[in-house]
Amino acid sequence: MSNLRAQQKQDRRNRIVTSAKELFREKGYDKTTIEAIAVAAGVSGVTVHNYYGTKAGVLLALVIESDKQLLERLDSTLPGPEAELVELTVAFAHEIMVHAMQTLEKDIWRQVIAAVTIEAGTQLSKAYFKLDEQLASVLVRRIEAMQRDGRLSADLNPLHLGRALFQLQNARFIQFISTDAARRDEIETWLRNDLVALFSVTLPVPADPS
Amino acid sequence: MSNLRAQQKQDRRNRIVTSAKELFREKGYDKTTIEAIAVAAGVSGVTVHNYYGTKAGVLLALVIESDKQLLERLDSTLPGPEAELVELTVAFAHEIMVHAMQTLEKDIWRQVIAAVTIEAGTQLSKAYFKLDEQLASVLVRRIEAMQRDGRLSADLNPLHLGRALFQLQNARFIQFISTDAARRDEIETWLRNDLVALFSVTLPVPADPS
DNA sequence: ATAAAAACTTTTATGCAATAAAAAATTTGT
DNA sequence: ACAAATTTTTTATTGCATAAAAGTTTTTAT
Repeated sequence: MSNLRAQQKQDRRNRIVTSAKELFREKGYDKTTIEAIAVAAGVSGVTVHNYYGTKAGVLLALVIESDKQLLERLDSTLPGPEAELVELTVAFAHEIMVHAMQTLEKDIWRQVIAAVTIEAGTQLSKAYFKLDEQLASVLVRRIEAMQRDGRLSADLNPLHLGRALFQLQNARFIQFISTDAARRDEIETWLRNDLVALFSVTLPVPADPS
Repeated sequence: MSNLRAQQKQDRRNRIVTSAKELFREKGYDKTTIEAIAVAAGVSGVTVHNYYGTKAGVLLALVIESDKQLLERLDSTLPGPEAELVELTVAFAHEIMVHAMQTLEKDIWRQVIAAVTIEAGTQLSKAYFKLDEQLASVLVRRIEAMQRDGRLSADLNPLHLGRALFQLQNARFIQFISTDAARRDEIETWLRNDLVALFSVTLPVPADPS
């Protein structure tokens, strides 16, 4: 068999990420040393570095796994086609926050955000942003459906709107995890306020020179 | 004179931040050691830690200084009262990006973003977010003026709208600094797309049961 | 003006992340 | 089964961060 090596490598990766997740949840991010992760996974500390670059890299790998699962079931947990756009977006934000809190504590999510901005350009960071893009496209598809049903103007660009809504949702998500005291329902209210205010603005009709 | 001590302390703070700024711009963030900052400022490395907690803390202090200056002149560099909301917001984003690039390189701005999210709750981090709030209120005041002129619906909440626009602008700013290749005008186009799409949505009229 | 007290800084020491290079072990292909 | 290739481990170094002890300077009270 020609790929014993690749298989062992994958095994080690799995053990590292699994051990890391347990330790992070058990002792927190700062108090778990790479050495401890390595021992729990049965490899050397340097190997952890060779595989994931940094401690935050291990964390990112683990978050990406978890976010893939969210992506698979997100669309089906969102409200049906009768829902209005504000409620849809708030529900979207709700699901993401609930999922995030089921996975890790705010404390650790802050490390995730820091890691993806500092390590911008890394493979893992790119994978994270690609997942964001896929999450955004869940909104885009809903918007397209609403246009087909005549519940949204056919003039607007669904890609642009979906991305804008995702950006806004994401900004509020970051505020959510940035403050231990911030509660989910508060953040949802803020987001609702954002959306209502934005949707109340109407574009000026450009002067028609004909 | 009862506060020689306080004065010396302030002197040391100034020397530390000044030296740090020079070194960061000269050699980059990673390659300037706290020890080097300390030597340049004529104090010990531990003193730098005692004053600012972390290397990122020194960076944050320096960014806050610079952002205060931006805040002072931002309103006057924005387009006049005839400008439309999309253009106003894009101009706002434009000024912030130009100012940011005049102050530090993207590389270092990424460290700033990481620092404010990880060190959420710190004094310096709070000061940073307070400045964000003040920047947002530049938009809020413009919106209020537009309402008075009848150029925006009197129904909408200017605080909510201003904050929403700021959040969106900030999200795009972070994308700007997160990718070395991202150009200002590209980001401005994205933001414009966001705004046009969002402003194209109309709120459904709630069913009136009277 | 001087000595004790208070406030700060520096010195010293330790743990851990990150990185690099050499050494050791294991798989692969013949 | 053996030589070559690949990969991990060992070993060593740098720098951030933190804590405690030691040393210095300013302040306060007499």
